[in-house]
Amino acid sequence: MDKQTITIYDVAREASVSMATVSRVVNGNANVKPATRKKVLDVIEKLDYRPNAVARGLASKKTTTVGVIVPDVTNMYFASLARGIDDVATMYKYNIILTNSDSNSEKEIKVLNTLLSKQVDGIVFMGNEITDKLREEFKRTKTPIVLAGSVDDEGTNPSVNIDYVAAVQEEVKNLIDRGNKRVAFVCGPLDQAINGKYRLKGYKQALKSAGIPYDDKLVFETDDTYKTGTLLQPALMAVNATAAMVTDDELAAGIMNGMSDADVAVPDKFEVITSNDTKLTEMVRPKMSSITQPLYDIGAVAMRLLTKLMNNEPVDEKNVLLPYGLMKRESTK
Amino acid sequence: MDKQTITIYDVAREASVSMATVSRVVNGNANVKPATRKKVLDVIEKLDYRPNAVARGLASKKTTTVGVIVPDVTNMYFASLARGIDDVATMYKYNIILTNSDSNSEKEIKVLNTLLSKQVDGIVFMGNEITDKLREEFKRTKTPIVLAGSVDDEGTNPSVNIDYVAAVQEEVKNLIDRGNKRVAFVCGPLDQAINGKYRLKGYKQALKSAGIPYDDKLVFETDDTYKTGTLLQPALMAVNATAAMVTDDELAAGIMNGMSDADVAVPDKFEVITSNDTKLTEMVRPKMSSITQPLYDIGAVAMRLLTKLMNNEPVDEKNVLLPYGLMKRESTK
DNA sequence: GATTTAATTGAAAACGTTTTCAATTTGCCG
DNA sequence: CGGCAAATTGAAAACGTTTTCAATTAAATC
Repeated sequence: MDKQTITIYDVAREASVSMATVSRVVNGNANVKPATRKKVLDVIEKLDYRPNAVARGLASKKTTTVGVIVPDVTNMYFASLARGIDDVATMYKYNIILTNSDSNSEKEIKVLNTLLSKQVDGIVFMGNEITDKLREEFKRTKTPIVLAGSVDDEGTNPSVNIDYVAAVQEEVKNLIDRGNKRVAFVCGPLDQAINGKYRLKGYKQALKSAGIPYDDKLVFETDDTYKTGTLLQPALMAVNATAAMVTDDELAAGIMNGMSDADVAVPDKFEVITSNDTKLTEMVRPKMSSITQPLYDIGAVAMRLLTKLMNNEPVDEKNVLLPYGLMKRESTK
Repeated sequence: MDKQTITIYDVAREASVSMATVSRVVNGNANVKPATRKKVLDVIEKLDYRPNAVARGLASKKTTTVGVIVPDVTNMYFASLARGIDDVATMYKYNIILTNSDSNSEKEIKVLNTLLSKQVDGIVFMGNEITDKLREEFKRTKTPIVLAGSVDDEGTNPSVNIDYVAAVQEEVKNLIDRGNKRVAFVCGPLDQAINGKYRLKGYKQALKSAGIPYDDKLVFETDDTYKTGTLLQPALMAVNATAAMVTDDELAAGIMNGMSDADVAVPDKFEVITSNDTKLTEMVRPKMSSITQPLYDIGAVAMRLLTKLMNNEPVDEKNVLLPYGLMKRESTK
C-alpha cells in the first residue's frame, strides 16, 4: 500500500551512483567528490528521501536510542532527571525510550529486557533499589548502563549521585545544633539503599557526633507520598519530635500541611527539612528548606557519562558525586 | 567482538528446524506442531535467545514503538498525560520514545521527523499550538498522529481533550454569580488556541451571559510559570479584580502566594480558580479550587485511540471530549 | 489402502541500510 | 606522456528477522 517510500536505492538510481555513495553522503563521509555530493544531495532533496533508521540500525548495530527506566515520571524528582537526560541525549543525537517501572522489580527486569531487545545503545536506570536479580541482569548484557540518582551498594555500575550520607548528616547536625533534641527521620522504604543504607547512616552519624542516642521510634518509614505525610502529625507529636529530616519533597509538603492543619507552627514548633529541592519547595507555604541536589544535572551528567561509555571513551570517574548544598527557606529556623 | 549474540538461525540449527519455524513459535503462530514448538522453546531457553527487535522491525515494518512529543515532562500536567500514555502503551506492548519540545515549533518539526525516520508506528502529540508548518508535516505522513490535551482549530488530527470553552464558561459564571464583578482571566500565551480560541471564548461567553462588558485590561497573558504568577498581585489589584480564572496550576499557585505575601486573603479578598487539577492544587495552602480534568485518562484514551488507528480499526469518535468537573477547594468561596 | 484435505514445515526472497574490498578515476611528477 | 599514489566509486555481502509459496507430512474419508 505504501509503495511511495523512497529508499536509498531510488536516489542511487536517480543520481546514477551506487547505494554506497548515497550512503556516504547521507552519513557525511568525507570521501566523496564535491560534485557527486551535490548531485546526490539534489536528488535527495527532490525525492524527499528520509533514511530509514531501522534499517540503519540493523546494518550498523547502532540505534542512536537509549533506554530510560524511571519509577514514575509523574514524580518531580524523576521528571527533572529525565529532562536532564533527554536534553543531553538530544545534544548527542540520541532519542530516549522512557518507561515507568513503579519501582517494581519484576517490571524493571521485564522492561530492561525489552529495551535490550530493541537494541538500545545504552540505558540510564533510575530506581530506588537494585535487587540481586536486577543486578544479575545488568551484568549479563554488555550494553552500558548507568545509574542516575540511584545507588547500588555493590557499585557494579557507573552512577551519578550526591553524597547522601554527608548531606543528611550535615543537615541533621544543623537541626541538632539549633537545639532540637529529638529530630525525626521520615523516609521512604528502608529497604531502598538510598534510605536504609545512606541517608539513615548520615542521620545516625549526626546523632552520634552530638552524643544523642539513636531511638528507632524517631524513624518513620513511609511510602513517600504526600498523603501519608499529611497523616503523620499525631505520630510525630507522640514521640516529642521537634524537627524532621524528610527524604522526599511531596512527603515533606504533606507533613508541613499536616502540622499547619493541626496548628503546629512551622518552623516555630516544628522544623522540617526536605531532600530533593524540587520546585515544590518554593510553592508551598512556608517554603521548605531543603538539601539541594542538582537534579537536572544528575540526569545530564549521567547521560553524558553514558555517551562516553557507548563510544568506548575512557571515563575517569565511574561513580560521580555531584555537589549538594543547603537551601535555607522558611521551614527551618 | 560480540560474536556471542544468538540469532534465530542458531536456534533453528540447534533445533534442526527452519528459521521460519522458529519465527513462528516466537510469534505464537498457531500453525506449529506442539512437539516441535516444545523442541524449539527448549532450545530458545537453552541458548537464551532474544529476538532482535530491530531486525524484526525491518522485516515486518512494525516497530511496536510510538513517539510522544511533549513540551516539557517536568510540567505536571504533561507528566500526567505522559504517564497515562505510557501505561496503555505498555498494555498494548508498545514502547514510547519521549521527546521534549519546549513548545518550540522548529524543534517539534525536527523531532517529528526523527521519530518518523525511526519508523514509529504512531505518534501522540502534546503541544500548545499547532502551526501551519507543523500541520503540513502532520499531513504528509500516513503514520497516525493523535493530539492529547492539545487542540487544533482545523481539527485535522484525532484528539482527546475536554470542552475547554464550556469548562471555563461554567467556572467564570460561578465566580460572577458569587458576586465578582471583575474577574480576571490569567492565561498562557494567547496565540495558543487552547487559550486564545477556547478558554478565552468561554470567559467571554460567561461575561456576556451576565451582561458584563468585556474589558481586555482584565486579561493577563503570561508565560505560564509559577514565578510570573507571584509577580501578578499588583497588576491584578490595579484593575480592581476580585477573582481570577487561571489556566495553569503553577501559575495559579504563584498568584495565590503572591496574594498571601501581599496580605490579600484568598479567598476572602480574592478568589482564584485554576484549570488543570494537578496534585499541586492539594499541596498549596489554601488548596486551589480547580476545573478537574482527567489528566491521566486524556493520555490513556489518546494512546488507546492511537492503537486503534495503528491497527486500522474503525474509530467512532475522532475528536474525543472527556468529561470535566469542578473541584471546590479553599481558594474560592 | 488409496485419495483427498488439512496441517506443518522449509527455502528463499524481501526489508533498507552500512561496510568491506576491489576496481576505477584522478592528480602528480619527472 | 607513462607510471604511481591517492582519491572516488561500486558490487555485493552482511545485519536478523518476517513472510510467501511450495513442498512435505499427517489426518480423514470411503
